[in-house]
Amino acid sequence: MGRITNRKNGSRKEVITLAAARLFREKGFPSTGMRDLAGDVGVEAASLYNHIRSKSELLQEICFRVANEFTAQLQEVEADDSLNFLEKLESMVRFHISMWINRLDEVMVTNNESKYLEEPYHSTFLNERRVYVRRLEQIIEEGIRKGQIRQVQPYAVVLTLLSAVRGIEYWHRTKKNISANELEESMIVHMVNGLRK
Amino acid sequence: MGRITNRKNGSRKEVITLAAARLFREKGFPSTGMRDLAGDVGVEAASLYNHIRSKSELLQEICFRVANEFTAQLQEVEADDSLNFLEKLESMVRFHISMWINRLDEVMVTNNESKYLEEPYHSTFLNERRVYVRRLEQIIEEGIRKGQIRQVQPYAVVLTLLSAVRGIEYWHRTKKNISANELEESMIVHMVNGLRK
DNA sequence: CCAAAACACTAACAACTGTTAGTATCTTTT
DNA sequence: AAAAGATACTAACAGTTGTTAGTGTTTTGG
Repeated sequence: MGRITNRKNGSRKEVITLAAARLFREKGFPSTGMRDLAGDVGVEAASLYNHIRSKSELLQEICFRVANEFTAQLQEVEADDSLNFLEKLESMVRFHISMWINRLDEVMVTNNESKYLEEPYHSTFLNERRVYVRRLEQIIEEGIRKGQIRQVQPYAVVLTLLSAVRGIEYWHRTKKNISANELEESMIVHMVNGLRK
Repeated sequence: MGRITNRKNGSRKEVITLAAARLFREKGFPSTGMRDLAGDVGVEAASLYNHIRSKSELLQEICFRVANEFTAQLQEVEADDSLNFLEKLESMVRFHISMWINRLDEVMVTNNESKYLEEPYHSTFLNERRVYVRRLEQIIEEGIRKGQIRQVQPYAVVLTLLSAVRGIEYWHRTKKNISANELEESMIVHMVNGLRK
């Protein structure tokens, strides 16, 4: 069999990781076999182990890469003094929407398959998520205190926002219905505008 | 080993099905073994087959039972002439919220594990879901036409509503944060009240 | 209290799992 | 063109999977 890549789409490991993300999303992590993945990449199963350490490592790579991107974006938005707190929240929601639109495989694996992470990775992941949610809550709390956001339950609102964007999964199956931009604006109007005081 | 049940919690098959729902939610369908399920129920794996036909049958049972309950409720609400269209929508959202609060195992399995249904069950399931979503859209469309609901994208709103309630999964892990009633009211205010014209 | 039905058990199956060892081939560097 | 390194291959492993066959035991109905 031929080589995995011609040096175009990044390293060999990267090609494998992205193929894994697609398969993990479609078939789920436990029922994606190394032979499935190998076939998708054009190689025998054993050959994958010249590039990766284990199947679990692939899941870790996907989940923590995505988690880090969300955290990095939050960091930036928190530090951006040109935005008030409602705008900070809106900016983060828009980021989530664009991730769900453009990086469906990785984001869905991070959401739905992270429970298959081994320890201690799973605990670490859940902890990072808790912290992330807490920081979003704090944006809302400060927005309320400063009179920029209506009196709401910050925890419930964050829960709702982070879950609502998961609907984009279904949009991907029937894209003709509505454009990506229309979808984003509709979601922002529905879930963020109503929070303005 | 002793018998599965003492005639209290319904039939033996029902006990198995509910145990399966919990395991399928926690561990995922593919990585829940029949030996896990048997152990949970207090029996050897082979004994399960005196009550069920296969592992797949359990998943079918769970998914279609839940789907039928949602459809039945929608039927009722559609036929209830004492409600205007915004109220019909709110009533359905409240039903979803209460299902996510009180029937987490079965509802999560229906949402997250239905992709493991065998054909033709999987196709049937997806079709039923499409029809269900379409009927909710129609409630919104009529509400707009009658001036009871703001001008919104019905498809995007339904997607958002049905996904937002999935956040309740995380609420279950940290119940102390907020009561079930507070959560429900917060979600309704956040996602339904804003739709009023 | 006996026959029938319901239900649990042990043992085993073929298929599939992630992974390793050992070896061959291709690519890059010297 | 030879040496080194990267990467592919085949073959095989030990463990797990859902499920069946065959048999024994408990409960139910007459």
